[in-house]
Amino acid sequence: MLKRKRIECQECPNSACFVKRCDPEQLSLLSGKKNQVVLKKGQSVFQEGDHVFGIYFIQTGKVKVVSSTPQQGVEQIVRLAVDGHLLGHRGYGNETYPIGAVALDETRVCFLDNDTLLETFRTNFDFIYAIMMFYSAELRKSEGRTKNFGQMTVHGKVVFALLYLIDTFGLVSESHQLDVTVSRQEIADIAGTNADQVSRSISQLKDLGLITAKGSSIFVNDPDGLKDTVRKYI
Amino acid sequence: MLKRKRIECQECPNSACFVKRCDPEQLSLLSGKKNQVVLKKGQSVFQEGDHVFGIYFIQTGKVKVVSSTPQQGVEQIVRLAVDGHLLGHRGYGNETYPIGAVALDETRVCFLDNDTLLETFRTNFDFIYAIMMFYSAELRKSEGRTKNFGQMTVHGKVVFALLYLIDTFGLVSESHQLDVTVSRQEIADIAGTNADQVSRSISQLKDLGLITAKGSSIFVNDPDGLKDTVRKYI
DNA sequence: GCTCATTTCTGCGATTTCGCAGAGATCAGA
DNA sequence: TCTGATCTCTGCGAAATCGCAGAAATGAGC
Repeated sequence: MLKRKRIECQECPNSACFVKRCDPEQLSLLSGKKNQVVLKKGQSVFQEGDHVFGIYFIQTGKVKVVSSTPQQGVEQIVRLAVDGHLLGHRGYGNETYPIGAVALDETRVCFLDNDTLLETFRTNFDFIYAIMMFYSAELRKSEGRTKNFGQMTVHGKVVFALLYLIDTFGLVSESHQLDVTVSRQEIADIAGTNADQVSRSISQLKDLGLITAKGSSIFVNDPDGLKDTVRKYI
Repeated sequence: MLKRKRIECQECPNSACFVKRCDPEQLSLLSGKKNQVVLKKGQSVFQEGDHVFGIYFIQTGKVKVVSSTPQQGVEQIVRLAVDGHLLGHRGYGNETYPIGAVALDETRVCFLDNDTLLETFRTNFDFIYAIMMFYSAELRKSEGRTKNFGQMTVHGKVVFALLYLIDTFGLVSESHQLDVTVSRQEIADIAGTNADQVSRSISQLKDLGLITAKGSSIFVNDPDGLKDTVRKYI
């Protein structure tokens, strides 16, 4: 049951949203100008090649940023995003998205167009400062992933992909279940390998008692054990 | 012969530097507050673990951003940077660099401390806006590399690493020589493989007539041919 | 509970990549 | 020009990874 009723910025429960850095009068102004969309699992926020008109702010939800390739069916997940994150880097001029964004779970995004954004940047220092810091931090994280995926065996990459999922989406506190449903193929799309190798690695981790898996649900018994494992492969 | 004489912002020939977005009086103020260092090939701008006190702006030169790993001798190049680029993402609070930056050629960098930066951000919209855009563009590029290095064979990665070098540092117009000296090991550190595999790939490209190599110098006869090659492996 | 479609798991042969080692090439300094 | 150090190239056996295919498990709909 989707709560499709529009949520205005003034009542939005997501305190991490960058728009909250604006002063109250600006906030209600922006709320009036924004578009809001609720997406079901599997739906696209935008697709590779779409024209860029502004930025999406994730109010609640889980999103994968993907890059498809000329080979049909081959996809690479380049980033995972969650409440408070931005989608669609601002571009110069008349540009199209080099990547796509797909909901991994029910997701609500708010959209601000380029003109509104630029005006808000000009008048709200805390807003542009927070967004600059976000990009800076994401760049650092992306470079960290480059490092980890660069010099690692396939098994190491799979474990690192699991840690990235855990770090982004977290675990359900009681059951320790990974709080997102991803297929083996999607884990492979993060790690840069194929679903078979992911299965093999997961079986190995199960044998070690680090995780438990029932179908596509993953339960993490020992996150620190996973980190120790990945260190051996870095 | 190094020209070690300090170059003030007012006389700096690098028009791409973000500091140039500030108004003239601010420019001379910043010039007085900046530190300037000239580095020889192989010297570090900063190292992994150093404390972050501000940002480095590359006035002229060539830099590799590297991430070392617990395994001794294993290094991953996560970014290449050139005149006008930033080094050392701003961090929150008392932080250390998760990466290091090493000159690939004689390089002159200017340093601005965090307090000066924050003050300049507050008062010069064009400055903070340009830097936000830089981070956004770099994030997009980093994600593009994640895509390309994720789902590719080793040979594809090596060709892509060469294209990244060509794209960043360019070719000397007459000779078509790659305008930077990098070892096979450094190409391997970009591609996430080892120097042997790079040698094998380069030999293959030589046989195809796409490049010529004399020692560590690389001459690119057919950049489009390289792009066609990499497309087969994406 | 039963059936069917989808996903996951795993064994095996083919292929790719690695790691070593020796030969060859290159470069700087005497 | 010679010498020694360093870097590059390449052949080969070992190891890792891939790709396929069939079995097993899972989940949705009836």
